Amino acid sequence: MTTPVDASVASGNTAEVPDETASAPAALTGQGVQSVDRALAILEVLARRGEAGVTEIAAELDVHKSTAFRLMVTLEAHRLVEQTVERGRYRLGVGILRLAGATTARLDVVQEARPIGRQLAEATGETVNLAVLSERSALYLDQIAGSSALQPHNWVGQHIPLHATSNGKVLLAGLSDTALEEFLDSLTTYTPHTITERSALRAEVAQVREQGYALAIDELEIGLTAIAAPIRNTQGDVVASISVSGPSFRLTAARVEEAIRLVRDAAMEASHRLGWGHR
Amino acid sequence: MTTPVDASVASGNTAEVPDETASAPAALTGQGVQSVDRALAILEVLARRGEAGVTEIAAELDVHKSTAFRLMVTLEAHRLVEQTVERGRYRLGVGILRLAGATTARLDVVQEARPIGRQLAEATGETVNLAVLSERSALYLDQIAGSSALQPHNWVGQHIPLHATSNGKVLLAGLSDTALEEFLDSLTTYTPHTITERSALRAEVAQVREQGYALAIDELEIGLTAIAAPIRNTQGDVVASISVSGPSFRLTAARVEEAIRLVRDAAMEASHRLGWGHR
DNA sequence: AACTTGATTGCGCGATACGCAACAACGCTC
DNA sequence: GAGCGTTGTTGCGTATCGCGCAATCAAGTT
Repeated sequence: MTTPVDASVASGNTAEVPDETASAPAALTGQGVQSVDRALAILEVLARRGEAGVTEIAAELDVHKSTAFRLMVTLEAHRLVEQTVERGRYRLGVGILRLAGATTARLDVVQEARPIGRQLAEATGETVNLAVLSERSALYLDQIAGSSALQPHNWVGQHIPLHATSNGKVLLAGLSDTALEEFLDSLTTYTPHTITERSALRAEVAQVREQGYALAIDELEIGLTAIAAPIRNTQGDVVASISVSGPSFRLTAARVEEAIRLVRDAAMEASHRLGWGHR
Repeated sequence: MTTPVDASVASGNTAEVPDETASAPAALTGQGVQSVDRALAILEVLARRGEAGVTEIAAELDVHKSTAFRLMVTLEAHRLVEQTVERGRYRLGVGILRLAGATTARLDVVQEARPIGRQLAEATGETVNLAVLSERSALYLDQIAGSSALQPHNWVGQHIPLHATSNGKVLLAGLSDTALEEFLDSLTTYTPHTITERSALRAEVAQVREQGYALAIDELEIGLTAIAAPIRNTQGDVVASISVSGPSFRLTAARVEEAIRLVRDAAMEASHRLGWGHR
């Protein structure tokens, strides 16, 4: 009775989990090893509440106090939780941070973004690029060619002006206002559509922040259209930008609309893999 | 190459912290709920190795493959681990990062210091770190990347030696003399500039107390310069240390002078927000 | 001091997690 | 390509181990 168990254990599909935990009352997965599942649920409860007592947690997980307590002791032995005072409430401990250090050590924007970029390239049929801010321009780190025969030239390793590309505008939008000002010098004109007025660029950046993506049509090169969205790290900082680009004649208004959705989803997914997305 | 950061600290934290789990075959605590204890041991193994297979882990914990596997499945359901490919090896997952975010969120030091750190990073253009004393080393809680492009090595969650870093020396300076003595063991040499003599370190700590900031040039890593200052709470205790660090070639004598002023101001501001200095 | 709330701890039962062994995908070598 | 070794994955039966119960201790609160 205490356990709404299921005999079927461990089906290999981690496919779903649409909104994960959400604000649902219990955080139990009900999958795998029961006690471990409960222990991990405790961590999630603590993450949500910040601090909680044994009784409180027992109620949330719908288990007996003593059960919750023993799980707590085990978690505490590994320093994943700690109690505020002897015989007091519990909260997350420094052990978590140690684990997190090991996790971030392997987190690399390129590594995480590549498979996502591949899917994006497949879905749109256009070329996907990944860029970061470097010095005073956009540095292209990776590129996945689209399916079309018309191959773009390889931007990887190139420094590209920030004000004339979708990626650049996304990266600018991730800066603070004061930092942004430093980048508003020397707005070179590339085409008649290039944004060269500082005030116009400020407005454009504001709009990018607002809508969460950037568009660049014929701004760097006539006939080149690009859509970009920001990739964020744990702290919410914009660490990179991912874009879809192709010839303007192929990227019609309707296809651009679709691309916007796909690019934003891809960027969101990449951000999640880098740990972004608590609330 | 923005940060000629070191790899030795990144990979192996077995440098010091002699006891605790040690290099013993098993990382098991042997306390509390068995299955949970084992599951958490798995996390620690993964943190140490970065990546491991089921069989490998089973051997390390001295349990059967199937046992290890089921624990894995449970951990995976909570996104604390993930596998590289379908039917592949395992590594730590993003769930850890989410928990870590919640861990630091409850520490008001981080809450108060982050906006200040952000300004500091902007003013200096270098990377800002926030550290506290944990165990017998400096635990890095937060990091704000400088304006230079590539994200420097992420120290968050890492334990860093106290005697070879500016943050560490600030934290040591915050200890009482008696408490300080306990930390003067095993002064590992990292570079020719590392302070390894106990008497020299005592003198250095005294100087840090005197001048209210610490400097570390090439002491942990050749080419790495850092400046740190103490953050105090209401009672005047040193609760954390905030630092600016960057490549030595960029941090010239003049810029270090300026950084010292900025770091001290930032630390002072953070201290005030934590209630220090209310007469 | 009685009362309330909440963290800890023996105890005994039975659900549950474990080890075993077989299975299924690989990646080798020959 | 067949054979073989390795490694992740899954049914099954049993004994272990975790759980719920209830008692106990330690603080506040009235």
